[in-house]
Amino acid sequence: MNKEVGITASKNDDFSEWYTQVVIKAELADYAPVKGLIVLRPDGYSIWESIKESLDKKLKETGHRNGFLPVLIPESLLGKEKKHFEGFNPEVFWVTQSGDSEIGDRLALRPTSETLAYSLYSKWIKSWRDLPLKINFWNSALRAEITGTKPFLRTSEFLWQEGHTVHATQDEAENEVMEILNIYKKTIEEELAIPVITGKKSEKDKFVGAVYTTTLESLMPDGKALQMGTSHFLGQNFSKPFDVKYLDVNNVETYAWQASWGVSWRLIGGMIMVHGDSKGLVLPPKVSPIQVVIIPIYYSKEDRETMILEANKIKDSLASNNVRVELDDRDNLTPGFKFNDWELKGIPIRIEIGPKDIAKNQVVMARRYNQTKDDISLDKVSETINLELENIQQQMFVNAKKILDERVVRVSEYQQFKEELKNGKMIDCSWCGNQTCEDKIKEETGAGLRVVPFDGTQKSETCIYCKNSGTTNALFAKGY
RNA sequence: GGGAUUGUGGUCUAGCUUGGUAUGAUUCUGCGUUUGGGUCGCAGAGGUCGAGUGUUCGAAUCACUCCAAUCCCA
Repeated sequence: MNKEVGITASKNDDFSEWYTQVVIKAELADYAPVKGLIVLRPDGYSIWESIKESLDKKLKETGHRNGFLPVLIPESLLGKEKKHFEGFNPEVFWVTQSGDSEIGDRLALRPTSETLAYSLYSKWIKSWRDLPLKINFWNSALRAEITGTKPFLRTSEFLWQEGHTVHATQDEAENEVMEILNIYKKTIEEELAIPVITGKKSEKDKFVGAVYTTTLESLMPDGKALQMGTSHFLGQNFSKPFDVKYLDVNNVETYAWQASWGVSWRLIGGMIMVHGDSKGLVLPPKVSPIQVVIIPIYYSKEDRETMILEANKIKDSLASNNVRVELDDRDNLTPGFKFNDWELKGIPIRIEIGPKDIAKNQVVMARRYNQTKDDISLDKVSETINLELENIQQQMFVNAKKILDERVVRVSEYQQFKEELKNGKMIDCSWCGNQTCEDKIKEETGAGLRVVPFDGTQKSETCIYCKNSGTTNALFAKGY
């Protein structure tokens, strides 16, 4: 066996290296010639398309429509909300020239589109009848990442969607924030099979310019938390500087209430880390570009013809049941090579069909996620596979959820906090709500406050750090 | 932001100290062989050594600058 071909890093011992190898060798992405930028290859893009399709459907069902915004934003506009600008400024790419001439008001490559969208919204919204306005944008955003770049997790340009909605009342805007958070949760858990914890970000980590930020946090196998998406309540923080106002039913000019929200291709990074193993990628069936691969096995020309014929029958029957199926009829490769090849790429189900199987009117079905094999009857391939794809999808989530539950531990002593953190745990503890404690903990342990969970048990304990009475539950972990 | 390491056919790699236009494997193409866990043989294709500048008769090799990647720590 040629060891150079597959994944050579151990997921347990060398997680970071393992991750990079999986992304590159499974052909999801490759590096671009510019620092921090990656290129999506068809298998990687296909996963993004699946996420997009599922999310887009849910957004449209809840009354959102898609639009498109340009990539350049003039500095004068980007700087209109001060805090927002200061937050993003350090990582903004600027266009300062067109050809040889200098541009007076330099142009930012959008780090996010609030400012641009809202300056337009102020033109579009006149009356309470124009509300709510719920527009989503599928695009990319650019934020200069100088150090520690990693495919899908930290790149200077990333694919995402950003939704920007405008509402007549605070209640309505806050409902929007939660509705979106739930849509995200459903998508991430049901499509990507990644369990998440929802809640609020602390003041320190909220979106710059927002009133508050809600988040979906997941925990990676190396003990670091990954923010999978955010949904922000903007209050009137943007509607005032951008003049997003309307005449209400009583003919009173009123500032609108706003929400914004987004998920990025970072979801793909999380999926790789949560499900992948020593052989490479493991894909949940719902987002896998190919769900079933058929590998014919034969010893002679005659066998080959028979197997290809039978394999094609299976392929057609699966395809007519909307299964994404491929027949690997490459003649120059042995079955063993193909097994490894498709396992690296994470294809959920492999079907092996050879003379022995035909004789017994069966095929062999191998599952990627738990490395098990079963014989299945040739007469029932289609229904068996359909059930199995469902089952794998669910089981992958159940397994990941179990791991997450085991790795979130409740502690009441700071010493315990530090020990469990070293064990790769996410820490659930009481917190007084003071940023001083949050900062001190970060400084001393490296763990940040990831989320104040919505369903946190309100235990009347004292703050893990200052020992004053704890007002809330918080989850701490190191982060990406 | 700090540190360490690295860049040679598509991929992995030898050569670099002691300058003289590049080693091996794999991949790829063709033919044959083989095929239930990374077959084997023969023939062929493929690089100017990350980019640039300098030193030199001559640079993958020496010097400087830049670009990019990996890992670790804030």
